[in-house]
Amino acid sequence: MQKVLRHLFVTEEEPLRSNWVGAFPSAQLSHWSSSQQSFQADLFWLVLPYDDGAGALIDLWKKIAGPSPLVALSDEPGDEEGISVLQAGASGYCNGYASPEVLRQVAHTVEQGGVWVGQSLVQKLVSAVARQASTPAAAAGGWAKVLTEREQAVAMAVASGASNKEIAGRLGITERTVKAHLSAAFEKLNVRDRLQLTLLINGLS
Amino acid sequence: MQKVLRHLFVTEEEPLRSNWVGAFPSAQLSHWSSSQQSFQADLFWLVLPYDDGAGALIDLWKKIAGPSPLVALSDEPGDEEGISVLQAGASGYCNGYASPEVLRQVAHTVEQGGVWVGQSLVQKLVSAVARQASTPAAAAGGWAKVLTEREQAVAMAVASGASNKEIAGRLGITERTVKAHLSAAFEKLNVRDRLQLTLLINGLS
DNA sequence: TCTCGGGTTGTACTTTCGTACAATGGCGCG
DNA sequence: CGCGCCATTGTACGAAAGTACAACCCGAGA
Repeated sequence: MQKVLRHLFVTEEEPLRSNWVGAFPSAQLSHWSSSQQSFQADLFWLVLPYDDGAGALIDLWKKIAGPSPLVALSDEPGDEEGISVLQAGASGYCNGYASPEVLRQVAHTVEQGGVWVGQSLVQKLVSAVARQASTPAAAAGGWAKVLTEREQAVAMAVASGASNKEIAGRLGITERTVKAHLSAAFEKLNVRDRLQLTLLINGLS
Repeated sequence: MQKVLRHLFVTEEEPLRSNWVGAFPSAQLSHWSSSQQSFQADLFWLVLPYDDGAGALIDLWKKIAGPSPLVALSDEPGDEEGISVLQAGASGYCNGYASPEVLRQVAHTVEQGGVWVGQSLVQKLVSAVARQASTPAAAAGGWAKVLTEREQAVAMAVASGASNKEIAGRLGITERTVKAHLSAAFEKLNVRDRLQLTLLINGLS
């Protein structure tokens, strides 16, 4: 780990550049503007432009970077941009104005072959995948397994947007009974209200 | 970063334990078996059992850990297990026999609020999401176009299961204002309550 | 038989949600 | 400058939702 790594930081924005230099004062680095001919580096930092097309940009630089990892920096990180960037093969995606400490953290992770991703993005990815995996009939979600038949019926009605009164009418029972089944479902599934129940059932939580 | 963090390493498997101690020889740590009464720690390491149910296990420990991050360690890491673990709210997932260096790396990442995920898992997540042709909600959109910026923010928060009070806190406004934005959104989108709003936004209605 | 889980319902209460009526301040625009 | 749109907040009230503490009926088992 004592090996000195060559970093290449690509951007035209001065504030970002100085922020980055603050994080790696001792690193040997090349600049975008300096030597256009030689892009040899062990780690590429690429600041994304405001307009979209981030994926294509990464694609382009991946060819230049070759086997070296590439981290995308964004002024305004967003989940969609992050997904396209990672899909294009970037090894990291984070805020360009991240603290030096975080930047070094990112560098360290990426150097070791890891992928650096922000928390919200990971959550989004995970939930999306989980949803996709469980959507088919299966109800594999498991949520159904712990509920009784009646609780399932009420829960599914709730998840479709029905009110307690509507459910009561639909199932031919009292609104009170609907509440009873719902409370039981909340407890078993560890959610606090019908909205979170809905998210859970639809695999969105 | 000089702050000494309390780690809690939970397992019954000696080889894993010693591997872990090797990674954090100087850390103050508590052991599962030692003081059952106090589970105060800044970082929880949880070794997953062979049988499944990893998600539920994480769920349980999340309650104990509170706001502190939790890292799941697996003898045989797999993408499915990783997904369920992350979905349950773990901040990291890696091989229990990872090198001390990697373990420290993980700790560092997680301590800073990051999420540590292996490369293959990230790739899987990303490709799965990409395959889904983006979110039908975001694409089908339309709903966002008719809402003001503020209304969108509140609507999205609601669609993620937040209560009015939580949204108010999150956006730094009054609960009353949240209600105002929500009422406006209901009217514009022609829905009657937050649950139907949620279904609409998530493309489930 | 007696216990146990599931389904049902009642009364009463707290909390949250949603709306009505209303006001203030900022901002762009003719 | 007035007008409209947006963001913000207040008070108040009715309607849902959710919880607490029950009770009763019924079928499957120990």
